[in-house]
Amino acid sequence: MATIKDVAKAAGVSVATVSRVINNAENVKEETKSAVEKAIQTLHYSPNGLGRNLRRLETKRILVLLNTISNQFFSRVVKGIEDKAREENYTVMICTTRGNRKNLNDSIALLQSKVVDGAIVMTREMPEEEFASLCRAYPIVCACEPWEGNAAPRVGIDDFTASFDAVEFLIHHGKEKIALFEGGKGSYSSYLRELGYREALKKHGIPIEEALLFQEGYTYNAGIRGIDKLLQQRELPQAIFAFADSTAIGAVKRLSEKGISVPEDISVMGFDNTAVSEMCLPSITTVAQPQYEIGWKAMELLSSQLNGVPKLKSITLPHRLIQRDSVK
Amino acid sequence: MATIKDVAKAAGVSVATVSRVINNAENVKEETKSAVEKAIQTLHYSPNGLGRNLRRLETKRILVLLNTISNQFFSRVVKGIEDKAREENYTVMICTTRGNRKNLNDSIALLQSKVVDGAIVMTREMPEEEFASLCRAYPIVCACEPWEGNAAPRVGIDDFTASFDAVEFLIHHGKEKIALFEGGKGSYSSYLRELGYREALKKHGIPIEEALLFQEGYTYNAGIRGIDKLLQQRELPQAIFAFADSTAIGAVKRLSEKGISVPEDISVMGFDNTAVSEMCLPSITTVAQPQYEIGWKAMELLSSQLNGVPKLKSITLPHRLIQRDSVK
DNA sequence: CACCTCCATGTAATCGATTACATTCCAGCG
DNA sequence: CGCTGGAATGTAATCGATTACATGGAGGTG
Repeated sequence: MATIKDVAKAAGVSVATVSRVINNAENVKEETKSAVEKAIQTLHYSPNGLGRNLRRLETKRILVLLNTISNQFFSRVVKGIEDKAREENYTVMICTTRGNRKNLNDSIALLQSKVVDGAIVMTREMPEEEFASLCRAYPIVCACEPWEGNAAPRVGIDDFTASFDAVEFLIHHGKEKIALFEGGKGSYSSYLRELGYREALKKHGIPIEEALLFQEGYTYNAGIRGIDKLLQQRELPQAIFAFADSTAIGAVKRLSEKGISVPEDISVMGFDNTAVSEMCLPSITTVAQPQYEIGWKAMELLSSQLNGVPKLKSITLPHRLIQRDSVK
Repeated sequence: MATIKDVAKAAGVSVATVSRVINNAENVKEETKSAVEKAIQTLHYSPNGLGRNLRRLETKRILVLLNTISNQFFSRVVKGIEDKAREENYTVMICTTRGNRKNLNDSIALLQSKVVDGAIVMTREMPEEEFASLCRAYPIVCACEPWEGNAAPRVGIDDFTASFDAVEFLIHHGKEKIALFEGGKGSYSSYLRELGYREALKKHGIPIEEALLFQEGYTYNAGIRGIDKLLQQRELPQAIFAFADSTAIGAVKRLSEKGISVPEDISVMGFDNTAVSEMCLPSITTVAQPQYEIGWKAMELLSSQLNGVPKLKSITLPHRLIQRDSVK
């Protein structure tokens, strides 16, 4: 592999000049410049990024931390991040934790070892306090998933209000007995949405039945399991509000297997407005999050943090109800 | 940020000793070792990866190159890659091209600038010849998507035979007029599958109608578009064979909107056996690929290539037909 | 006691770039 | 002709680690 020295020798100049040509600095004679370029060509030289990064103490690379990439929702957020990152000349490196603490540590090591300049975190697999100290040490922005404190700026929707609005929508459609398929105990977004649910019921004087709250997670299978548990109760609710579209779809699927049809026998509401919510039959009424914008804004925040802008505020973006066929 | 020098100073030893402790070399007195460890603790020191990588001329990082992460199929392949990579102490860096040549170049730059040790490529957005020369210069393994030559080892299924088997399956179910929703002109896998289709029809003496071949791509919307085009013809085929599950699902959706029901009026067959193929209604009969294993094997190949094993052979893994409800 | 061995540790070169500072060269001017 | 200034280029320090080689000291042996 050719290095800058080889190029310098081949072109009969010093390494400094080669470097100047590579980074197209001014003050290089046209003649020498082309001589260097020719040497680069013939040697198939490409600057070593490690040397450059070390010298500059910066990599122009950022980390996106996800639980899994198999989630349609995140894929769109990532697209927003990538587009903005490209604009700012950053390379995006996606790493997944798979809910595994060890994997998470490996990813955090990328920050500590300066292999990336900063990170956008969309998962939540460590204690609050530990995360806070990480945020003090490195440029970090959260997207979607909120945290109790505000150690890092966060970009996302107002989960409480989004849920409140959705539940009120169901109530306006005559539903009073509404089951909740939540995201699991670990998720703060899920917790906030539950609060929104409680508030909406309270406002309309509807008593809360704790037996209707299920903590199965944000997955398709969570919907299956939720229905199986629900069917053990003596009476079916009028509606199910699932905190993820895929959970809603799992529920619809299981219900149909049991001969219960949506929305005739029961209404189902999803969350996220992922592509599948439109693809399936019936299509899912859902709460849309501006995924692409969340990603874009998160990257924008991270980028200005990396450029030395001090303390940044979190950004709340608007949610939106999308009416489709699964609620009647 | 503390460096190795700071730690050395704080512990009253040389940088060499600190390095030895970090990399837990033998021949360090227990006493000095703990002194160094204490200094590391108090200074919150973490070794700079750039310095280390530069010195070692290796990063223990590999690149996974995808078109988009929003594809369920790849997500499972990536899981296989990640698990094997972890076993071999590599970090996986996912980058997406979004079908964009500039993005692809940015990713290739990661190889050239030695920011990653090697790459697993699952997309195909450059001319054959260019790719071949890239493979000569860097450790690269292909997964899933095949290339004409064999510049790099490839792990995947036998697309020709898989398609042949699927078509024969349809023929055995009495279908003769079978439309093909293909992956697009750029895709070699799609090309091979078309050949398999032609061969199967030929074997059973069924004439090929070129008007039944549609090149719309591997997406959901491709299924929608395909049906719209198909409905302009005067007669509906007996079956549709889509080269991706999402395309099959798009087709089913559009058909149902037009009042045509699957599988009663027309059968639909998918490809990949992604999670959605089981989730939707009706569930999709499909050709399963061993996605996780493909990823695992690809990483295994790359890893041994990185460890100096010279020329490696491609690996073909078995496909499998999964019967569900969309074919009758 | 002189010498050898081996363990623990230190010194300094090295990886491949960038860049502050030094140097060279030439044109322009009085 | 000699001086000045600025453009073009070179020299060498630097980024933060690893590691070959050097060194010093303790312990063993004849």
